[in-house]
Amino acid sequence: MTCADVIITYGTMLDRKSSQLREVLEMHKALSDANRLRILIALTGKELCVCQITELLQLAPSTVSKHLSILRQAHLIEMRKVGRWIHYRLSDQNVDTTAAEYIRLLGRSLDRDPQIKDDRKHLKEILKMDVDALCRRM
Amino acid sequence: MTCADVIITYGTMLDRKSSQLREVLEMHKALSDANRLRILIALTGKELCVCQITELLQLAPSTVSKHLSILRQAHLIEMRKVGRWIHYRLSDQNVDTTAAEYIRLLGRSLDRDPQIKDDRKHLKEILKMDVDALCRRM
DNA sequence: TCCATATTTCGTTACTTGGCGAAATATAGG
DNA sequence: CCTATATTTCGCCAAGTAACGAAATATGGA
Repeated sequence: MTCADVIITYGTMLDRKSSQLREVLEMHKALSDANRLRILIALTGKELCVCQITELLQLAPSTVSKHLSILRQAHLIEMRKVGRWIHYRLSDQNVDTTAAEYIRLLGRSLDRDPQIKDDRKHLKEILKMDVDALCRRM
Repeated sequence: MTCADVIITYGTMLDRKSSQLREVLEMHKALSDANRLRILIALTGKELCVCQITELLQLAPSTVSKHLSILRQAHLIEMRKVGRWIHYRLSDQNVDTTAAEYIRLLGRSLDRDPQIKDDRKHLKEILKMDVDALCRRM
């Protein structure tokens, strides 16, 4: 029961996208893929550009792009242009912390999952690398 | 923001089935189908037997059975034999209220969804009917 | 014991989804 | 205004999923 004390306001998360079964399902579906969860957990507390995420997941850029668009459609992440790159981050990281908080909780509770552990390590390396060089390799 | 004040402990829900990405995904997938959400919402605060659920959803018994087994596998519902019927209910309705609480919240936030509204009305009628007669028609 | 019946399992079919590579799009910077 | 390049869109294939009906599997009660 390591997280039993963690209490989050899931209400707002539901409110924003609720009153329509379709939208709730869209959110749940977005959370139902391993690679999309990996993306969300990687985005906890930081922004990443598409090529950094692509390097982390080791998938084709087109596949990563599709996943990002599904997460965007579900209002779980937001995008922002920075120079020649597009940065993604958890939705409303500052203002409305619900979705971001849920993901953070998820990440913590998956701390011992081998895949997630690997990702954390890999991500540290990626953040040390030059973004320019990283993108050029795609 | 009708539900903004509703705060739920999602942490325990994660704890019980966490530390494995696979199990978290299983839970999210179980929550990603409209008919399964309809079942969960119908079960809020009460037990129902399979034939009552089948009547509510208007699907083949075999299909309903499959949905129930997916929800069971995700630890979202529990079953219990009552006479010649099998009753289903939200997991840990009394003890650990997390999953049940999330579903309750979900139901409230979907209150105005036409499908969910219809279901509530239909369920009221079903509960008035004789279970024996209802099952015999399947 | 055996029958009636409530529920599940199995096999099939139609549809959805995740993956890739190729082509298209957009745009920062020379 | 080009060109290089970051990202997305498109078309395809393989794998997964929801639906059904038919058959199998309990099991309560006569």
